[in-house]
Amino acid sequence: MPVGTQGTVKALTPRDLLNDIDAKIVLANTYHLFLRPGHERIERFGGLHKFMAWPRAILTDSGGFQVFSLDTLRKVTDEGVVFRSHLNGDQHLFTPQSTVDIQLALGSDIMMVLDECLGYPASYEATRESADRTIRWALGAFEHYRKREKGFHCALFPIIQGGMYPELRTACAKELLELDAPGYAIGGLSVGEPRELSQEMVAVTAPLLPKDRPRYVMGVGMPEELPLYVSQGIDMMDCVLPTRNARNGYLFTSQGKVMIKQAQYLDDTSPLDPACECYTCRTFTRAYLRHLYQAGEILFSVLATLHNIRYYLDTMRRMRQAILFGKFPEFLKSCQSSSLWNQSDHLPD
RNA sequence: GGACAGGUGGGUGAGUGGUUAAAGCCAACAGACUGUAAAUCUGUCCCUCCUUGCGAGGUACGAAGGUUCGAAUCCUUCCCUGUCCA
Repeated sequence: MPVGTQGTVKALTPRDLLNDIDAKIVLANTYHLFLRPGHERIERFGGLHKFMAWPRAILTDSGGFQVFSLDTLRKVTDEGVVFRSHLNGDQHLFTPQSTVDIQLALGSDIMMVLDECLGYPASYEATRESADRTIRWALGAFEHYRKREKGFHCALFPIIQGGMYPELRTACAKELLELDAPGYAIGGLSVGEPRELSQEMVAVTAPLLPKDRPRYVMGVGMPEELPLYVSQGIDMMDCVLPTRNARNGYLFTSQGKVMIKQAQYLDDTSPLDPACECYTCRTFTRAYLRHLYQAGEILFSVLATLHNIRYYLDTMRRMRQAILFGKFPEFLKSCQSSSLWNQSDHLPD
């Protein structure tokens, strides 16, 4: 899922997302849209889909990630989270119930329960306490949601927490399974821990979740990690890497990473990724992309984001095809044998 | 010909006697980024050497001399640039 926190996937129009990228769903953020422009205003406009002119699905994150990313601006209590707005300092209380209400107002298709996304490292005790709170919040959110869901066509996903402790993950999952939710998320990853740990936590948690419902790992990952997660039964992922890195000149290609500002691309007349069929790769040279980046041109962000998102979604589509044709094991094997997919740092030049 | 103003590292531009190999910005080069406070942030950016250290030498603020314990900073001469006046 491309991340569109503020009701826009940065640098892309919905038309790009639809036509060139064929994204089926994008992610938006409750905390950010609540603060600006305000969920009630969006509701008056007929919901977020209309407001941002996006006809397909929207998943809204609850603001749980902001508990982590804005940790200096918030206070967690049993009742919920008090945020001091990063925009103007106003205080706002987010509760499991209020975040459901906000997401209903936005017209979200998949809502996320408010959770506490803990940083890394965290002690066992702190993690247990935090996970318990997340469970209580999930129960509260679901109770509220079931009272209100009639008339809405939306799903609410709980989020498994438990930090880097397998037994806490397991316990949390077990509790949340009671909710019989339409889908489950694994949260609290990509918060500073080594990659192997995130992968291990997914490996521990994913098998506990119902196979007939979407399983969603929040906030991952690098392209080479996607097949790994899919192989563990993960159906959904979101990550800012393709969009943010695009704007910062880090492009993902079938030949490895391309840091477009490097001098080696000054006179490079080849396409960014010869194996990619996106508009950027079909149309422009690396030299031109580098020029746009160095010149600080807006078009760079557009073309780079277009490509990176397309690269991620193409990766997912290839896996989907492989699964449909019963060839996923072979696909996985080819990923593992390709040097590209061997963990990070040793990508070819 | 005259009067002012000025010449600083790749570019701009601070610095007007010592903690200045010389601020800041830009450019260049490298890196980071994982449910987005990010079109952001970090590092390097004169040369040589090593025991790689808030290390040791060398060279450097138009040029050449001079004053001083010490000069990018003060003095002299010359060269060059800009503006204005003839």
